[in-house]
Amino acid sequence: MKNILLNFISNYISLTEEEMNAIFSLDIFRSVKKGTILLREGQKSKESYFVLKGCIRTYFLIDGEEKTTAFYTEMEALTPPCVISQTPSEYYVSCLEDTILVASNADMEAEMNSKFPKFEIMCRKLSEELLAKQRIDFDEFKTSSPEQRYLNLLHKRPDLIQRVPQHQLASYLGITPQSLSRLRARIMEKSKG
Amino acid sequence: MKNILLNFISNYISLTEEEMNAIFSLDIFRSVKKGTILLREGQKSKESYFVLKGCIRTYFLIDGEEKTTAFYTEMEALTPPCVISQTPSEYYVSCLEDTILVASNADMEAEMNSKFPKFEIMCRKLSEELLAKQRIDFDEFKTSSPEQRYLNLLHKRPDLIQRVPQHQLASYLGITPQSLSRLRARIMEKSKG
DNA sequence: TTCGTTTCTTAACTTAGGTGAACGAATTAT
DNA sequence: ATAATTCGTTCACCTAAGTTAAGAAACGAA
Repeated sequence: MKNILLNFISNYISLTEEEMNAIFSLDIFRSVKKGTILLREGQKSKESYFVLKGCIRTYFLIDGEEKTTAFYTEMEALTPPCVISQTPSEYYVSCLEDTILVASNADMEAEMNSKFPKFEIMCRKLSEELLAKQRIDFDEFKTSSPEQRYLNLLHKRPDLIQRVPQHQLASYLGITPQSLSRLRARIMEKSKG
Repeated sequence: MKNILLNFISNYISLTEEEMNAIFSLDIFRSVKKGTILLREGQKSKESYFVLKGCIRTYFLIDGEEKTTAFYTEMEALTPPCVISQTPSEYYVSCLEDTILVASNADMEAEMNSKFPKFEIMCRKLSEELLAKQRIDFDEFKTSSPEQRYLNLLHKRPDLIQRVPQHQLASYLGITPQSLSRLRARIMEKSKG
């Protein structure tokens, strides 16, 4: 697990022995069981997550309905907006599978950043990259129909379609479970001819 | 104009005289006429923009149709994804109005960041903040209908509805101009009773 | 000013997504 | 193992968005 993290970090900066040790002395690895809720609506939090193995999901609870907006799998990072704005969370974060993750605290990050300026650089690069990626996802979402979105997902993240329940995928695609079911049947029909 | 920029920066870091001078010696202010295209599909670029006055817009050209995905107005910053990925741009950036902006080059930024570590901090904070904001916008988009999106926009950015042509607003809302027109009529009808 | 283009609206029709309900299949809890 | 829930699919019906087309209004360029 440590290697996965180091490997990820090496995409942004190169670490000395001392820096590696500083990271591992922080006790940031955590194992969480499927179904664990990491963050609830209304809670305040300073934690960011990086998924080493497994899958976590974010969702809103609107009129008793879960509206899933994102999934984070291996090598993906999530800093909930409430951590940045320092206001109570608008949504839930929960584990879809048994998950191993890195949980880092904002205060701890600040300390690391001031001690090792390299970390600041990594954080900047990472958030710039995530911002650009998310922009692309958003643009694709806006410019395509539910069916196109599903086909796009099938192409880009086939694993998600396997590991995530349909009704959660549906709201991730901005539609109802019934529509997703229908849409899938429609696609099947087409591909048969 | 210089004051607007300094005021914005002061939200993230505090500057010394020397640092201010360093910024202004870079010759980053630019005036652009309405209709000017700052970036074309297929072009490579290293420029980020910060709008001081006016409005710029990003759009894709798909089957001869412009699909507008974002607007940037006073005090908003745009770093096109292609600047991060260093690949040819997938979209266009153009000026909706006569606009005054700060154009900064990635190489120049890197130099400033290494000379003044404070800048690195500002860049990190800014992109973390933008990432969180964009996440919220994306989530709202996913969990609401076109009509709700329009009402939400009316509430959050009433200025946009005044200054942006309807057909561009429509694709920004993920619908056709006809649907937006109809939807507006529907809302009017309701509010009259 | 005038001509041409772009923009906005309206309408009729088509299509796809939302809703409510029902039912078996799969999962989970006891 | 069994009961209870959750999940996925299907259906019928409703509503809203897409499409095509046409005309009016606003805007820009010559």
